Amino acid sequence: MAGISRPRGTEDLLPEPLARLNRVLAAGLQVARAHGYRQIETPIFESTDLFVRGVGESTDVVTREMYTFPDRGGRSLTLRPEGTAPVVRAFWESPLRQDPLPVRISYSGPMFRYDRPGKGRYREFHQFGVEVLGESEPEVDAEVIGLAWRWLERLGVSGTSLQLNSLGDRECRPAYRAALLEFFEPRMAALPELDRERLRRNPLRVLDSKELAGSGILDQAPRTLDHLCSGCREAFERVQEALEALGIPFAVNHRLVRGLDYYARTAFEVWHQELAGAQNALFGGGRYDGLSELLGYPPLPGVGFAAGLERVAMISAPPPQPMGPELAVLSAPPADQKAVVALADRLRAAGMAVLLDAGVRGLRAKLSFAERSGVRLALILGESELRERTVTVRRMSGRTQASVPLDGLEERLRALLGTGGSAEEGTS
RNA sequence: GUGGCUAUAGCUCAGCAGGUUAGAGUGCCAGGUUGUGGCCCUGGAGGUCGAGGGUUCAAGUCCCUCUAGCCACCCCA
Repeated sequence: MAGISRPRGTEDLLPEPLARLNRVLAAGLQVARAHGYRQIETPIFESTDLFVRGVGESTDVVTREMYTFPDRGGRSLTLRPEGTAPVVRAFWESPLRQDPLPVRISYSGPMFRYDRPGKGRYREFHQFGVEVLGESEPEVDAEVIGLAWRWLERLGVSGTSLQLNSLGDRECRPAYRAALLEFFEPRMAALPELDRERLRRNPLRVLDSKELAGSGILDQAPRTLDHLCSGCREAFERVQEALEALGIPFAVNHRLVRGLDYYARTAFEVWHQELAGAQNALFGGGRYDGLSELLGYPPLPGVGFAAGLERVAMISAPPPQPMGPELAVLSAPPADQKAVVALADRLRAAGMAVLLDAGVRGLRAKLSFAERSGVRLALILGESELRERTVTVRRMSGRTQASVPLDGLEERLRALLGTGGSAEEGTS
């Protein structure tokens, strides 16, 4: 087809997929609220520097995945690739900084990464995440993980596993890094090009190398967990104890390394067995105690996670039923169209979801349309009804109908529809 | 960014070894009931065969480039 097509890696969210996404998001917001988190939203674009400094210059995200552009004032802006750095920035730039710590925040919205698209991977995708700012006690790490887990439970998702690791902090990480380099130094020649590159730029990343996965070499490599300082070791134990208290199963995975630079201590991911190998991460998160300073703000510890809504939606059950209008108002030509329009408006004002089918099209076609739209009741308004100040209310399922006076119509309809017109699900 | 597979109607796909006006199912519209729906019947609209170039008397079909999707890497959500 000719015409302009959508940019690579983007999607039009049509009613069905959007309903799924909204349902997943609504559940997340609900669980977050139950944990005392308040929702915020940050801009979709930010100063490029926020991500370069926050996410880390050597990361894939910054080196090749950012949508960066100059605006008309010559500033370098970037469509946000992730949400944590913006939340920390927003905290410091707002009255939130005066709130009693810790501050608990949830956020959601589109993120952008110039990556090669595939199933479960888009250039524009949607995340839901939470952050706890100003608290270094390890129990909040478990709280954040627990929140994520309860969210999945609420969605009825199964087949997931929680991978947990500790990356050490600025006290013990340098020593570990050195040990890792020392271990690989004599083996450099045997390493694939890619892994040599990793060791140069970001040594920890070599741990989740797929090239080396089967070689056994990683099994001999020093482990982060053996090099933790006492503070990190104690914290990691407390995280695990708290998870046990929550009854959440986890697997300690000493090869789990997060891709962004700002993580310290707790790192975790939730994987799903049915998603494709590299795209099996439903969420990722961890502690980022040094991030605030990287951004040029005072020290502020933090933990959080972010989840990909598309991926979670992919493995969660579809919504019970698509929500359409509950009744249709049909004109039977040659009825007075004004009366039909007014009736639909009157019923909408009474809180009902009303589909209007006016015009000269035949009643047969209109009923067919009403049928396929899934409405439960069709209100037929024609010349005879107008003359008698009534409306014909037809129940679609039973093909039965009755004449109802226009006066007090709302009451009768509510009774027929049963309790409560269904409300809309939350939108993003 | 690398490699492989794919691209025909809104959707799912046929299209035989290159040969005249490109097909099916489904969906859409209308009629079969000038006021009554899901089935059925009849008719209709809808395609620059992803885009551009090339080979050939002739290209949906062969070749090249580009674009997009999927899969495997890389990596993440």
